[in-house]
Amino acid sequence: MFKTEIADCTMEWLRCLRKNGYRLTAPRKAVVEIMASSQYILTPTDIFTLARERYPKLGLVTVYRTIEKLEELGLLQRVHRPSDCQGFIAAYQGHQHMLICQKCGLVQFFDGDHDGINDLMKDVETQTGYKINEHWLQLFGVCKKCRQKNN
Amino acid sequence: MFKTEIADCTMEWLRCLRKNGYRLTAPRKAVVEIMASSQYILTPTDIFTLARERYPKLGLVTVYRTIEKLEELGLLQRVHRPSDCQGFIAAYQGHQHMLICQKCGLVQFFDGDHDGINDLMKDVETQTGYKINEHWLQLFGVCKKCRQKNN
DNA sequence: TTTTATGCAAAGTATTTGCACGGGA
DNA sequence: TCCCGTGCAAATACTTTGCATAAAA
Repeated sequence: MFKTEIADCTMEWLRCLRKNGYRLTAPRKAVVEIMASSQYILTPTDIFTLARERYPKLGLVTVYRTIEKLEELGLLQRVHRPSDCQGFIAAYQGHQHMLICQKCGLVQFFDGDHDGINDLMKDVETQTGYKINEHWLQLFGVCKKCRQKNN
Repeated sequence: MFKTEIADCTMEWLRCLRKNGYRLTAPRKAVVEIMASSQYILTPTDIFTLARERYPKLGLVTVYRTIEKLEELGLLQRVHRPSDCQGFIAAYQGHQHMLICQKCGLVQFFDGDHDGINDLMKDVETQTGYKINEHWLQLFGVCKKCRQKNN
């Protein structure tokens, strides 16, 4: 049920970009290197700052444009949180949901094809007459490490 | 499990504002009248346009400021959707979740204290070591009316 | 060599803030 | 009357677009 391995998919992402007709440029590589290995939700500005350490000439606009492409290819997904919705994180295969640490921002994925959810959706369909096409489930909490650290 | 009644909470909201030390002004009333009875997700601009029909001198800034207060008082909640997160809708008592029609935007509420969800959260807590504090569950689909109308 | 990608600057959106005036209580 | 609330204008953020240059293939 859980994806705990921290795979660095940089090579895979670069291959995917090339396969889809995109050129492999230094700025793109810098952004991909950051995002393909991060377990944290990053905003375009965060990405810009981090990727600049690898490629100082990088412009913020290129970050936006690269995010757009990676999202199109299903490699990156936008994350919605109560306070902001500009965060991005690597998208995992299949139907995945997130558990987000409210202290450190660490993200853990779990899949949503749990019987409970399916039962709930069936109930809701029957009772409302809606045809349900999509569901969003996101959990917020405090991770193991943060719980041990303080209070 | 479902809240199907379409209660117009205008009076209740106005009472709540006054109880919390806010003045009952014409612009605020116009915004409250729109939001307290809407079953649809509205953006600040939508609210502005609609409330202007009732109070033409209304400024967009006042809409933002009123939304802020209503949100603070727990009367209004922000709704996140794949494409945008600037929508608002009346917040219902207790732990509520939304089922949103992808065609017409009609929103139906249901409560999330379903056994399935609780079981899932317990599983996730055990397996990850996280302490879960909050969950977001939102369903997207097509409502009865829209399904009957076209295709 | 050809064509895509980049970075800068400028233009759009969305939202917030400063401030003098107006209207609720 | 007193003070909060309002609308305007300006400021701030965030994101997208136009365009000449740079670099991938």
